Amino acid sequence: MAYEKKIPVDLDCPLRLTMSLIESKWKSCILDELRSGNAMRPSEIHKCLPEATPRVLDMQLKEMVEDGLVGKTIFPELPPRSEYMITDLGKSLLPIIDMMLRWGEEHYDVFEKKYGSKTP
Amino acid sequence: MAYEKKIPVDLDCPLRLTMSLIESKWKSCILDELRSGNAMRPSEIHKCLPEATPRVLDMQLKEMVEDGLVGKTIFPELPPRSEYMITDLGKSLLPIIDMMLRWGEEHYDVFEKKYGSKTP
DNA sequence: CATAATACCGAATAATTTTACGGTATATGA
DNA sequence: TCATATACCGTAAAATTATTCGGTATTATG
Repeated sequence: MAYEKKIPVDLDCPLRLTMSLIESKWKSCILDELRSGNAMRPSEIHKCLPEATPRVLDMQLKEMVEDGLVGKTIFPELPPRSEYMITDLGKSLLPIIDMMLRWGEEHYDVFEKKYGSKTP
Repeated sequence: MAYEKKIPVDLDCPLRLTMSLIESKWKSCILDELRSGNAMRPSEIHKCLPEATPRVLDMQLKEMVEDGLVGKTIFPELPPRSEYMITDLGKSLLPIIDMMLRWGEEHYDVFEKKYGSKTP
């Protein structure tokens, strides 16, 4: 089986545990997209995060399902249909996501001045 | 110059911006160690985070200084001495670090059951 | 019959991050 | 003289993550 993380999460330290669940490139954004509680199909999620390839969304959603942050429903239809929905455990991370979102908004200009070049 | 990040921070989305400042392996832990506001020498930080190599702490501290999360003082002494201290900008991230720490403590057992094998 | 539609998976490659190991500098003290 | 201490840097290798591209399945539609 290809593509398995060696260490699924980091149990050594509570801070690293939380970080390890959300630190890969798109997981925090996926949680943010699913925050409403409505189920979303993979193609919808991709429309909301067009910079992420479908492949990477697929892989990260799979891990989030495994970690219990997101639930998945597969409909036995053709063409195939599936839906992802945030779980209660995933919802419990939303206050953290919210804070990071607000922090980023509040301090955006500092980093735009330092590193930015007007959305290159 | 070796070891420079291609994109220092992610300015495309406020959530990714915040994440990009703290997501690498030890940055959140470093902020947590510096939270008291006391200056710490690199060797002290390493004692607190013994699993991180001095090299990686050095590299991540350098980025955090560049990002303005941490300040650095170099004393012109031999053998060399330097100190790192959290800045106001870095302090403003501490509520987020706190929340992640608490979340990790509260949900540790779920993941310990799922992935753990009694601290291997 | 050929084609689109959808979710997903595999494998190769690229990009990035982390590690391991060694080396610099120089005052101090044995 | 020679080892010690300290912060830091360079390089090569390993490990991890992300990308790219192609392929599977099956029904409905043209």
